[in-house]
Formats: sequence, C-alpha cells, structure tokens
Amino acid sequence: MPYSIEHKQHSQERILAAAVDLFCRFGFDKISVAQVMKQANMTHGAFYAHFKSKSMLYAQAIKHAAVHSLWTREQHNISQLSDFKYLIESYLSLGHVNQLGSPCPLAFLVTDVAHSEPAVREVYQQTLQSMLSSMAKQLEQLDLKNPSALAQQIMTSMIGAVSVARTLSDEQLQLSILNNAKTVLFNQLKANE
Amino acid sequence: MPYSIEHKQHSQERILAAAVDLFCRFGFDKISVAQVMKQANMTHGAFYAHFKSKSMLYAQAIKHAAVHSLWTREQHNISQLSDFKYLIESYLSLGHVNQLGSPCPLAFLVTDVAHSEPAVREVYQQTLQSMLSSMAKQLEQLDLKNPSALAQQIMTSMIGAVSVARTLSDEQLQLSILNNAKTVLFNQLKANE
DNA sequence: GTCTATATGATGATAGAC
DNA sequence: GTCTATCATCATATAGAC
Repeated sequence: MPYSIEHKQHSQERILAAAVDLFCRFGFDKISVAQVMKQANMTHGAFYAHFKSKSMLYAQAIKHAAVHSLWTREQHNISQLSDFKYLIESYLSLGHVNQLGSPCPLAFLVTDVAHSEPAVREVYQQTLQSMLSSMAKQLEQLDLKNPSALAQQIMTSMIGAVSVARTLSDEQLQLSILNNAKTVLFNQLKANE
Repeated sequence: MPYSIEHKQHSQERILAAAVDLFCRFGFDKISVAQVMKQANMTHGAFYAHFKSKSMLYAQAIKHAAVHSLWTREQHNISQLSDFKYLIESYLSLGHVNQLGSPCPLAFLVTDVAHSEPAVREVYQQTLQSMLSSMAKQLEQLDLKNPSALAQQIMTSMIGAVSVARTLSDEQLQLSILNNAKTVLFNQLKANE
C-alpha cells in the first residue's frame, strides 16, 4: 500500500484549500479543475480520486471555508460585548474584503451559489443556519434581547457590506460602506441591550 | 435599406431584456449567447451585429436592469417618508427575491460581477454610486440626517438581505431575513429623523 | 440585420500505466 | 493515488449568403 490514508487526507486538504482560495477570488465558473489542482500541486487527472465532480468540490469547499473562517475560529473567545464588536470590525475590514485572511464563503459567494445546483445551495443554507444559531447563542449569553433576530440582522448586513465592497474598486467607497455597516450594527446592538 | 434603425433598436432592447432576465436568474457564466438570443427570438449569429462581445452585453445589461428596476422607476414618486418606507418593503419582498418584477442587478449579481472583468465592475460601481446619490437626495428632501451615510446603509443592507434570501430555499428563513432587514432599516430611519 | 455553417479553443470527466 | 493522454461537449466568435 504505497499511499497512506494520511497522505490522501493531506491531498484532499490541499485541494480544498486551493478551491476555497480560487473560488472566492475568481468565482466557481472562472476556475477550472486543472487550475485548482495546479495550486494544490497535483495534475488534473488526480482530482477524481478525491471528488466525484467539480460541483461536489464546490459544496465541500464552502463547508471547509466556513469552518476555517475568521468568524467560526474566533467565536469561542467571546466573553463580553467588546469581543463581539471586535469580531464584527474584523469581518467588516478591508483585509477581509481583500481576502488576506480566510474569506467568509457566505459573503464571497452569495450570488455565485444562488446560480449553482441545489446540492451546493443546500450546503450554503446549512452553513448560514449553523452560523446564525451559534451567533444567537453568543448574543443570548451576552444578555442581549431578540438574539435570533439580531443574529440574522448582523449576518445579512455584514454579508451585504462585504460582498458589495468586494465588487468595488474605489477604496474610499469600500471603506465608507464597511464603516457605515458597522455603525448600523453597533446601533442595533445598543438597541437590544 | 431593408432594416430600419427602429428595428435595430427594438432588437437590441429584446436582447437586453432577455439578458437581464437570464443573467439574474441563472448567472452570467451559466447562460450562453445562444440562450439569450433564443429568448430574444433570434439566432446566435445575429448577436454580434449588436454587441462586440458577451462581456459588453453584461455591462449594458446591468445598466439596463438598473434603469428598469423597481427602485429607479418609483423613486420620483416619493413625497413623504411613508412612500420611502413602502419602496423599501417592495425591495425586501419575496416577489422581488423570486424575480417576479424587474430585479435589481446590484443584489442579484453582486459576487457574479465581482468575478467579472474590470469594465463590468466599473459599470456596477457607477450604477451603485448613481443610486446612492439619488437616494441621498431623496432622504435629504425628507429632512433626514446624514443622508449620504443613510443611503449607503440602506442600499447595502437591502442588497445583503435580498442576495442572501435569493440563495436560500427555506421560505420561512427567507421571510425572516427580509423582515429583520426591514426592522433594522426602519430603526435606522427613525434614528435619523 | 439576420440567418446557417464553421473555426477555434477550453472544459469536465474518463482510461490506463505506474 | 497520481500521472499522461484523450474523449466528448459546449462555448465564443467569425464568415458569407440572403
């Protein structure tokens, strides 16, 4: 058995990381399987030993991106409202928009996913619901009112601001949009204290 | 001269209408030139007598959709705050999300455009700026504070809510997201009265 | 301007050697 | 599991008749 199971897992991990990076940066349809595999340091043909189709990779990549996203990783470090606010600020930063760290697939791929097949959209919906419920739990522990509605308001506003900023080239306008979204959300937090 | 100039304009109009509908519904990359032309009741080859390339059609289609969007059409009918609120409600409706009327390209194509070539992104940015400035003017006439910032907050929140709702299949979740966005925006309007 | 026909290129996916 | 080579398909764009 020349290839260990760890080796396969490591290869899959590289493919997924490459897929997240490239799909978020250039879009699902603009990136070929060959390009993903090249960034993962493999050749085109090896892909199908790991995924059944390009669409299945898409679905897995969204899950992967969600797990590794800034928001998911830092969420358990929240003990007070200021921590939560800091996380919002990080999400609404130019660094996130310019995809320096790990991008949030919900923002970078919204309409992309809307135009994909049902299985992919299903994963997007599940990912969103999972993020919403864990965020609502955090908000509840911080003693905020209407945690569920608040979480939805925060998520969709953040996704809107980041996805719009992502399409713009005018950096001043980007910054303005991101900061205005922050203002709205902080107001909304205060209103539910 | 067997073809009048009105005939050409009418053909272009049909192509643009088909492009808006299909691109918003299925995505730019999922729709071929042949499909657009079929919906416009012409054949593939006739396309290039009207547009230089598929990308140029994309840019023109975004402009076309913006001009014909619900928001642009109804904007001049605003005389009081309740009119403005009604427009927000229309934008944040299931009908808009399900693309029954004229879709707003800024919401239906956000990440799609982000992954397109610079010329298309430029048109998106110009369209957004144009909508923002006319909305800010309306808000100013309604004697609201910070009209420019308010307009940005409203646009990005609405785009976020509609584009997210568009990708979901769970109708309850769609409605919840749309309604929560509405609540945030009405709060924000009240805070700037 | 619109049609039919075609050139040209890229992509998703498979086959078989190692 | 990964490689090279290849198939089949579909896309954008062009050419030439009407």
